[in-house]
Amino acid sequence: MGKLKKIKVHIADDHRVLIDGIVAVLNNEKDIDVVGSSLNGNQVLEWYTTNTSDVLILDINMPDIDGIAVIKEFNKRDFKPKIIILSSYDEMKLIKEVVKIGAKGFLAKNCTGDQIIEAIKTVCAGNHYFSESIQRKITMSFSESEVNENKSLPKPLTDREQEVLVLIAKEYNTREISESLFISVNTVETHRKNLMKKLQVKNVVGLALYAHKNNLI
Amino acid sequence: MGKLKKIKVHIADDHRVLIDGIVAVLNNEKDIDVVGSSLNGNQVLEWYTTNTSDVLILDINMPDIDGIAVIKEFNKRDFKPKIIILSSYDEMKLIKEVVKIGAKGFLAKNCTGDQIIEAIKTVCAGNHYFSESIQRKITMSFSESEVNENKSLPKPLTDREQEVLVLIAKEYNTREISESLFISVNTVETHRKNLMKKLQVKNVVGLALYAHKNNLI
DNA sequence: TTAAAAATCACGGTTTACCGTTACGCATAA
DNA sequence: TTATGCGTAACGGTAAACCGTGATTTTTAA
Repeated sequence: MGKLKKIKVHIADDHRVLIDGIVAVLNNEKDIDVVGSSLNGNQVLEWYTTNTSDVLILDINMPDIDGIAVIKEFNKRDFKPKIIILSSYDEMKLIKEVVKIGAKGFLAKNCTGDQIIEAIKTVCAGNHYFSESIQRKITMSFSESEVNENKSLPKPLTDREQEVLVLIAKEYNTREISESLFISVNTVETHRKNLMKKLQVKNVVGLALYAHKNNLI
Repeated sequence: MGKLKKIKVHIADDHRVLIDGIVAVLNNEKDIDVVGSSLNGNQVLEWYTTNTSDVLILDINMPDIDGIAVIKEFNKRDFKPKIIILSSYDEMKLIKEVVKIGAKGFLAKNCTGDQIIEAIKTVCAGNHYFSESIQRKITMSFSESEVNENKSLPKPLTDREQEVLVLIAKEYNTREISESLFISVNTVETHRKNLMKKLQVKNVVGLALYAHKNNLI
């Protein structure tokens, strides 16, 4: 023993029991050492100001700063660990973005303990790691985006549209929105109309759900 | 050793890594034995047709049959283990219902491994177990409901109301809902009205968000 | 069996959402 | 310079949501 340096891992997830669990799983691995953990995004960033690790296992949904924002913040810094995203089912649509901004691995939360270990060793060796189910999703989403460049292309929302969208999702009606933003009712209706067209939804319900799913509220 | 019978535990959660984690945590406990696990509600019910355990750690959100429904099903059967609910933040409003239908414990997913062990031993001894944060929620909701019997008490939704709610959250309008459920438009409007009153929201946006936050869609 | 809860429906009235279309000033990129 | 995108605004019409109230039947639980 003691021949190789152990892989240092930091775990960030707002569910402590999950952290404890992963720690317990990794404790059986001689090559891996859990050197820290965080319950939210701020803790992660703070921890890395005075510490380092080889690998960061990162949850996407966290109370304050979400996983995506954490990665983006790392990208501005000198030091960035190899990042493995730990996600639940419904966040899989984020795979692309997450890979694009620099995550090295992606694990669904329904993975096994062994897969975590494998993922850690893989990314630490400089490779990418994606669980099977994820890999399927990726190839699917790629083929989709090639076939369907125009339809499913999400025209980006303008700043103003986002503001209106958020207020709609806060159960504001048109008049209330117009008063909040100091614009006319007609303008708000135009924005709402354009939002529905861009996001391809039938009514405010669709808008609200979009806002919620995309963490705009 | 070997003086006492070990406590047999079954764990049900759709995130396998969480199961693996809890198993790893519990493996350090000599008095506790994890005898089975399930990734969804159906697996739980099936497992218990041919097996038993002292304690069942049960997630609320599962793909097919949710935790609530699992408990209700147990209530119709001969055998029921002591049930500890494992929930995330936003499901805490379900505490009351869950306790009423017979859960013995309630753990937030941000609890520690030690708390899980404590919870298992407590409910196994015939007592109830609630983590601190949960206990606060309970006392809060009780005091609220005493002061304010009509306003903040979350009256449970009826089956029909849930059906309507789901369709609203799928961007159906009233006519479409009435045709889907083979009832009159007036009835749908009544249900929607009652939903808004019960959930204390201003419009369909609030309903849709409630549905989404509670994984009804 | 009896009371309570749930599901059904009606109706008139008010407000809001939704739709299509047009248009103007402004900034910025081709 | 011209085209494009954005934010703003208007208008007339239709559809749908929202509100209050009351009432009947069916189902469920005490």
